[in-house]
Amino acid sequence: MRKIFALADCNSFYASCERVFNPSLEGRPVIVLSNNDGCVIARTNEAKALGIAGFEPVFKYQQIIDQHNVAVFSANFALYGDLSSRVMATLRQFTPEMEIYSIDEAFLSLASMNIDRTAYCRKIKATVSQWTGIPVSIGIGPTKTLAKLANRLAKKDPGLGGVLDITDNPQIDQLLAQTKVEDIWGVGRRYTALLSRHGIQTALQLRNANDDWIRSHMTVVGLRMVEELRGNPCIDGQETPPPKKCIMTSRSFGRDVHVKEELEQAVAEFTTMCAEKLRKQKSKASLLTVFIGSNCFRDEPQYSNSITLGLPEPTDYTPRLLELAHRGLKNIFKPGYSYKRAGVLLAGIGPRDITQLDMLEPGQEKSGETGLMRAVDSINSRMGRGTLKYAAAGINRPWKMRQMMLSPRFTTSWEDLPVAKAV
DNA sequence: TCTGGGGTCCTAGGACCC
DNA sequence: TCTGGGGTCCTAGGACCC
Repeated sequence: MRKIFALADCNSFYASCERVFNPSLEGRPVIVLSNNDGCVIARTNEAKALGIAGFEPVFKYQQIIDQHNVAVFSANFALYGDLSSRVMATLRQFTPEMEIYSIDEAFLSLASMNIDRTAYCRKIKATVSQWTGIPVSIGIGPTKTLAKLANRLAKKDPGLGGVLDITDNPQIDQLLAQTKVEDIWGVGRRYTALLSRHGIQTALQLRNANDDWIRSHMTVVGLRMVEELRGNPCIDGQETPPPKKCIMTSRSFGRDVHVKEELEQAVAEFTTMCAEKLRKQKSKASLLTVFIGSNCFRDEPQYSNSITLGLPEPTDYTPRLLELAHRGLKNIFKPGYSYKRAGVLLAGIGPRDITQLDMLEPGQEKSGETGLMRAVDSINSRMGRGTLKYAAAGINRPWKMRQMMLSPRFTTSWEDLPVAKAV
C-alpha cells in the first residue's frame, strides 16, 4: 500500500514551552539559550523578525535584546521534555502508527485512513493547541522528505493555517523549484556547497540529478534522499526506537578550568550520568572514552585529547566506570591549559541480560552491584536527580554551567508548581 | 621480471539531524 | 566577559584470517 506521512513539528518549540506558563510572553519576542547561556537555540517568529539568527552567540544580539524587550531564557530541558511527552501523547490519539523523531517532531502514518487529510490535520493541530498550549505545523507527503518539505512551506505561509498536503499536488514541480537545496532534509553545509558548485541550487534540480553522480558524491544516503524527493519512500523508521549504540555526556564549563581535581570531578559526574542513561535502557558498555579540550575561543596554546579504554567484560556498574574514566583522564591531562569542556562516551553497548563473561575471571557473582545500582537509581528518580551522589563528582562544582535565566520547572517539580490564586 | 585473493571486523573521520 | 549537546549512518583503510 502507498505510504502517506504527516510530519507534526512544534513551532519554535522551546520558546513556545516558555509561553505556556507565562502568557505575558504572547506576542513578545522570546529566545532560548543553549547550555551555559551561550548560543540562541530557539526563537519565536517575533525574534526572527528582529534578525536574531539561530546558533549564534547571544552576546552578538545584546543591543537588539535590550532595545526590543526580548525575553531571554536559559534552556529548561526538564520543562521541555515533559511538555514534549504531552504533545506526543496527544498526537498518538490520531493515528495507529507514529514515530517520534525528535523532542518536537513526530511522523504520523495516514496511509490506512480514508479521510480528508488536510481537514484531519487541522483538527490535530487544534487539539494539540487546546490540550498542551503548544502550536504545531503539519506537512503531508508520500515520503518523509516530502512531508518535511511540506511542513516547512506550511510554517512559512500563514495563509495555509499551519497545514499543507503535497501528496498528488499538481504544483509539486513549482514548489520544488522554489525550495533551495539547503532547506532539504539531509542537505547540510557541505553538500550545499558541493551541489552549488555543480549548478544544483533547487530541490527540483536535485530531484532531476543524475543517480551515478549523486551516488559517487553523496553516497547512498544522498541517493535515498533524491529518491524520496521523487516520491519513492526509502527512509523508514521504528515506532519503538532501538537502544542507543553510544551514550555521551559532555559539557562546556561555566568558566575555564585549570586544576586537575576540578576536571576529575567533572569527568566523574559525566560518567555517573552516562551510567544512569545506560541502565535506563537496560544495557551494559565495554568501552569508555574520556575527552577534554581547552578553550578554543581564547588566543592561547590549545590542547585537546581523548582516550578510549576497554573493559574485559561489559558493565553498568558506576564505580567501575568511574575508575576507568579516572584512569583515562590521568593519561591525557596536561597541566597549563585553560580547559573549557570535557566529556565521557560509552560504547561497545549491548543488552544487559546477555553478558559475555570474562574467560579469565569467571563466575564472579555481581548481584550486590546490581542491587546497589537499582537502589541508587530509584532513590534519585523519586527524590530528584543528584540526591545520592558519588564523592568523586565533588560538591562545589565550580565548573558548573551557567543558567542565569532559568524558568521554573512548572510541571516536574513540586516546589515549582504554578499556583492559581483567586482574586 | 616481479607482487595472491577474498573475506570479515574494527576504527576513524566525515557527513547529517534536531 | 560571553560561542551547545547528543545522536545516527556511511565509507575507507588497516588488521587479520584462511
